Amino acid sequence: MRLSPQYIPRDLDSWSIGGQPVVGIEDVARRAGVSPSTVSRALRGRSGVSDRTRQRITELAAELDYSISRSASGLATGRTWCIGVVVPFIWRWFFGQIIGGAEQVLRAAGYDLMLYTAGDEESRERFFRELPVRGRVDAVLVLSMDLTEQEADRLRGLDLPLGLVGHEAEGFSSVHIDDRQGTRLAVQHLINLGHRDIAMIQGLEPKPLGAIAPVIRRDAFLQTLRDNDVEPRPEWLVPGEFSISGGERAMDRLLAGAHQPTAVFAYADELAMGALRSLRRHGRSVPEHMSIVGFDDHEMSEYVDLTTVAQPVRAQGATAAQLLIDQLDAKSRKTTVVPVPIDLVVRGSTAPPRRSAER
Amino acid sequence: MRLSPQYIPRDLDSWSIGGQPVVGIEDVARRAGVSPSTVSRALRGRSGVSDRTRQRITELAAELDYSISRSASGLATGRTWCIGVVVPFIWRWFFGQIIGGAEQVLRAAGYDLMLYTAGDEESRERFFRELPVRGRVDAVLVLSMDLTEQEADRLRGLDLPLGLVGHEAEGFSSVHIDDRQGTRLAVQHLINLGHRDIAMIQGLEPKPLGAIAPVIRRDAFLQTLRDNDVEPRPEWLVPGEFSISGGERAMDRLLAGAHQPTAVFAYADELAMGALRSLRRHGRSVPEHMSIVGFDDHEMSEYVDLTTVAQPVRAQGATAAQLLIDQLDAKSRKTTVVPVPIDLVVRGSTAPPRRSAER
DNA sequence: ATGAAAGCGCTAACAT
DNA sequence: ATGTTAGCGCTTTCAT
Repeated sequence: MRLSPQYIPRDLDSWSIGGQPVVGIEDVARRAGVSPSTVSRALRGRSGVSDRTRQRITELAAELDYSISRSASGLATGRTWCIGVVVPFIWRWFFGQIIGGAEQVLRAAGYDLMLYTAGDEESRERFFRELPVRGRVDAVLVLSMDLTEQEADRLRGLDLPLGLVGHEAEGFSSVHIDDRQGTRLAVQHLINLGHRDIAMIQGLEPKPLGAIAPVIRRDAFLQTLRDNDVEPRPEWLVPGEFSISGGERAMDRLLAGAHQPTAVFAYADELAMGALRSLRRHGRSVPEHMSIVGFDDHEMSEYVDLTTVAQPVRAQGATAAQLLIDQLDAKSRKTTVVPVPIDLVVRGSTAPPRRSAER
Repeated sequence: MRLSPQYIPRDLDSWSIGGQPVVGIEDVARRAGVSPSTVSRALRGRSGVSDRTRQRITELAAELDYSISRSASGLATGRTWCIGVVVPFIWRWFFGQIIGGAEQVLRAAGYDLMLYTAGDEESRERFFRELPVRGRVDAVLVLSMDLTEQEADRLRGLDLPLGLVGHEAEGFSSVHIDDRQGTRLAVQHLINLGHRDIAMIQGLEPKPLGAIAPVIRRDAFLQTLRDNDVEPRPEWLVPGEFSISGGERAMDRLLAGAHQPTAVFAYADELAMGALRSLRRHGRSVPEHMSIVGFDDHEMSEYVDLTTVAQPVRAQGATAAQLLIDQLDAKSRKTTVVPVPIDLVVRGSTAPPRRSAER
């Protein structure tokens, strides 16, 4: 028999960490003069409880400040009401937005959000090896992680509903833009302006490559150039670590080269902003000396007057979360794929080259 | 007796959501020829298991892809190895950084992170009413929420270690800057440049006010003006919703007034950036027509050449997380307060007013 | 060093 | 409509 709260001696200096809830379902039941099952039924909105009883129990629970033990409930039902959300970084605008969109939808559906970041090689490898989500969540939502097939497989092994933003994968409900088309939009825009010497600041490519955004955009970049009879220069493909300063370093490198491009396509707006910073530091003006196109339409992009490929961000997080919830509700293995529209937003960072490039 | 995995019929169309793990501790025990207790001891690093046995069990567990059920373990021990992290928004740079800092430390200590956002009035009220963290987490970390006394009290009622970034509160281990000093630094800088007509774009102030950042900075702003014999104008205190466009609207409002300030102190860099955007749209140049000072030293602030009060952000999240972990380890109720240094970074957005203000 | 047994708090199938 | 009972999977005394 459990003691009632006032008889539990509290150590004033130390926590009873690991202790059980002070008031349990049995306490509520006893006070209400019913059995624990009735309390459970009443509180979970199950049928088979008279309105009067339910009412009384609800009030009593509130009065005693009772809340169910998630561990016990989870153990008994197998449901955790938690969704694992995996992102590479959380401190980038793009991911903050996308998590925010997902969070809102999950919360509204009664789920809590367990956040996992797996950005660098090490934490990523560790996440997929240990799968800390195991036994903790009812479903997993992967946000713009550019999963390798191997990683996707580990997740499939969880036998849980899976969601993905950024590309498609067998067994995942997903939401994604057409990266190829987005890239074409950007690069063709530069070519139409008269540029032929075009560089790209790339996104990071995970080890075992798949048909994922950084690869697709790079390929589409090269393909678009070739489609326009422009032979790409390998040294004009520079890798950019996903941050403003990463973009800055990438542009520094381009500017240090013997030949310089007249335009640059950046994998993401934050990289483009870094590029702008580098250009300014080097005294090159945009778009006079160099045109820049980004990707995402970051909230600062309008301010810095950056031409970019716009995609909805929050909405993608929200939609992906919703797909997952739908699957959970329907207990269905059937996945859904939602395509997302994109849009070239032309601003002041792109213009025709000063004179046509000599080669 | 549980069936072994291969005998569990899998429905190919629907999830067995709510099912229990496919391989449990008992399976491992049976295969290892020991009892569940020994497996438990072996896997949790408890003493009383021979090295050979422990070794064998560890390998077997890996082979069977066994992972403990967190619900069951949590129920038995009362420990969830989860920390609840509460932030107002996650899509703002500042919060992304601070969560990132906390996440890294928590993860390293073996904790998972449960993310709760409570930005707008409604979700905030709901969070503190329902306290969804109850029974889910071992501790709660509140990041820059500017808690009211009432809210802090709800949290204290959880009887769990509590952490706080941004201000101090009884019962919380905290990490915070000196907002008063930061504000003085910024405003005095403007005054020293010769400004006397200074406006402030404020932060949001929660309903039942406490000694929290938005209030402290506003008061310090007014006090600094008065200390310099400048009488503040009420209409030059404009509220800013915490976003770039919030800052933009605030500046729009200032520019629409009959009298206009020669300098503006913004509660945060993102508000300042919005102000810059508004100024540019109105054809006013910075710092010629108007000086701007922000707060935080956002990663874009250098690029937009914004004078600002710099504070470490990631580090504050990390430190707060560490304080919490220390408390958890020591099972101690003793809280710690860590002051954080700040620094005025003077850039190009501030200069003397064009001519001294006439009054 | 290891095993047996008794829970942890809640839920659900089966009574009544 | 409500109560009884038997677990959920793990941990932890207490034996041995």
